[in-house]
Amino acid sequence: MTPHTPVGRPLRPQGKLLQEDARRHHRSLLLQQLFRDGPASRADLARASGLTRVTVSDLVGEMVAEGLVTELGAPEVTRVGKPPMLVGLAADSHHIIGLDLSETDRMSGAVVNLAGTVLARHEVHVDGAEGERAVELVLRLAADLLAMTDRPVLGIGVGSPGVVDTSGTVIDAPNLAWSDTPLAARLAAALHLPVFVANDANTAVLGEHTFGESGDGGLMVLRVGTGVGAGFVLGGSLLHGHLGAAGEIGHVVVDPEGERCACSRTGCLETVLAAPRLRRTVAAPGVDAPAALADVGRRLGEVLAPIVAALNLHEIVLSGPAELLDGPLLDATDRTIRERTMPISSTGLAVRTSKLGEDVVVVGAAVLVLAGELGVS
Amino acid sequence: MTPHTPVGRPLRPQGKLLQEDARRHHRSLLLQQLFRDGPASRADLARASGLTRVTVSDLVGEMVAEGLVTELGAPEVTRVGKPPMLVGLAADSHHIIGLDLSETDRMSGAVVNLAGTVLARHEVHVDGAEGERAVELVLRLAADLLAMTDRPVLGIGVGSPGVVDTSGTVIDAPNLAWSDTPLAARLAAALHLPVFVANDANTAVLGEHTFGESGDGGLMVLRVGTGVGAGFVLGGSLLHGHLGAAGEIGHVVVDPEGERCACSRTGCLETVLAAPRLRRTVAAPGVDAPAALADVGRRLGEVLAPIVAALNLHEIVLSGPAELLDGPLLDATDRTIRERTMPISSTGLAVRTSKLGEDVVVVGAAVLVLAGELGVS
DNA sequence: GCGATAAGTAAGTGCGGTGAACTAACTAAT
DNA sequence: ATTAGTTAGTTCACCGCACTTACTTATCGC
Repeated sequence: MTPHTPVGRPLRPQGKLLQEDARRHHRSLLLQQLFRDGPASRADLARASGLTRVTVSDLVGEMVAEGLVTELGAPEVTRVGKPPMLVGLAADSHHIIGLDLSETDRMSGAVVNLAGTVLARHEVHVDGAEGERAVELVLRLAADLLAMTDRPVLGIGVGSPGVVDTSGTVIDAPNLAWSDTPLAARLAAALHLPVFVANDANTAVLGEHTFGESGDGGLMVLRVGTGVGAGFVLGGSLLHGHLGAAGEIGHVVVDPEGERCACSRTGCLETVLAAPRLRRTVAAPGVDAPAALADVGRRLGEVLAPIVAALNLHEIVLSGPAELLDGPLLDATDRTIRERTMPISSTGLAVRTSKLGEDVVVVGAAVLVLAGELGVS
Repeated sequence: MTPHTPVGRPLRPQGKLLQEDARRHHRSLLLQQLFRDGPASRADLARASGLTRVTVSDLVGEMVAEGLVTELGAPEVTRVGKPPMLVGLAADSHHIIGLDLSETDRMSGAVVNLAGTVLARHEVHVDGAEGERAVELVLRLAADLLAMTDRPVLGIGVGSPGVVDTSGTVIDAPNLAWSDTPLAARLAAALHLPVFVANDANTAVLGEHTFGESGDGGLMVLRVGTGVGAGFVLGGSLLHGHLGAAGEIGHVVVDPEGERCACSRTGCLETVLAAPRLRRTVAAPGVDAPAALADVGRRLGEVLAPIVAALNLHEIVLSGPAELLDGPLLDATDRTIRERTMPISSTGLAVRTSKLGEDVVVVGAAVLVLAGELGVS
């Protein structure tokens, strides 16, 4: 067997590893299998994981006791030997609270089950709340959602605008006037649950990675809304970046002779691609809307081409108003990327719009919890 | 303690974890400590790693027996209590063979010790060798270098041009006429040693990551030679990309009205930035060389800006002919990146040239072995 | 019915860590 | 010189986890 370069695995060891960690890891391994490929017998799980049937039985027993996994009876098809007992993830044994704070006028959230299905929604109006008042609004939204489920709650995931560090502190979010606001800590202290906070584009890419039809290569999700932001899953891990600001491409300059942007720069990507701006563009009298959208798509392609080549991405998913993104814009983006990169970079690439709609962020926030608590995604 | 989003850690569990793995992991943890911060006592190692003194003593004893680590006596400074016995990595207990196949006319290699010091060099001329003959040339180079050390050899690391997959198979390297050439397997079979092969820009970024003065944030190394390529260390891991082609940015179009490129496209980055091309540019009669270099730098900045914003990089290192890269070109690149990205992306960023010179690739190839065999970098 | 085959369980083993208690070697104060 | 206190490193008993071995259970094909 030839040694091979580590993939996804960090180059350096991270910390000490207890037996307890190994057990949790193996639990995750089994859960992941059930999560992705559905019910299986203990023997199936043993074969898939490489663990022995004994160990698998032990772990499964533990998870059945917790209610996370349930026995489902034998499969219809009948073969030689003792018929297996299928076990499967009990999707509604626990619920997750997912919050989406990315919209300007409201904060929305949902109760989500372990299969990523949205079971209930709730929202609060922001009404200009800022700073501490905005934090309290989030607390109330989360508490309201908690009251809407009678199942044990695995945790709370939050997709927040702005730059968020790995401890769940919002470093900077102008719209809500947050800076160095320890949102995860505040929620955890108030609600006594595990809390995970990430940038909304980052939760979106997690949602797409887990519940979209994406493969295992590099994935980029570009969110087009009031602003423009992106999230990346590379080598099986969410990319944070040096200061947690990975994906902040809304203010990359695409046209030095373009419009003045609120950020004081000129011709930022947002000045052509933000949703309100796109709507104005296509509604302008005497404008060939498809051509205008294609023009925006071309500019987007120019920004994405270097990224595609650098990262050798597998998929780019556009998330936002489909009526604007899907069509000439997407086509022009795709075409421009291919025109501007080598076949080796672009042949393995698919560019498409998201099928998850507006739920990507809340569902992705739930994935944050799933990954953090169960090691599943 | 608040849960936090995993960094560098993959979202999903990868495979089963044996106790043996835990022990190797802990060994790496100690080696890493000694590697980075130099000699320490067993008690120091215990404090730094979180392992108990008992475990550390056990592991250190094992490594001392193997010769990897040696006792160095007590430190000069005298404090209360029993004086500690310092232990340190025995840099010359094992050697590593590093190969650099990226130059067009020759293949070069070196014997490197565990501290990354080049102890001996050797090279062979390619003389147009291709395909199988080129493979044999690599075998001979490696064998020659093996004969130059009397220490046990930890492994062989290779920086190859072209696209290399994680198993060390060269998917495509036009210059050497390799396609799907299992280089790592061939070397391993012939020399009975662990072999690691990666793209030369990828080994370069590893070299810079480990032996350059770079921090722990995202690092990009841009190699400017006959061609242009890049490598990335993100979140503590080497980035491979979907098909192993991450970093292949030499043929990103920077100027649709530019020169025709060998790749049949027009205005690729290589048509302005490749070293031979740069030399011609500055030597052209009647040309303002600094201005011309600045112009190239600006174009490079335009390609890098989206990448910087997307990845929130910490450092960009240019590796290649310093007389061309350092100065107007670098300055213009830096300036353009800052003009075209938000402060949040660019303030944490440093753009500089490499101090490791032409050895980056061989030393980086050695890092490939260090990381693979000892879990150290 | 009976052997073959597969699923799942019970008991015992070994490995790799831990904590507690120990020895060794030194400094500092009396 | 004696005593107390501190730090390094080791010995030993124990524990958690996954493994192997050996079994029971349950079905199929004959």
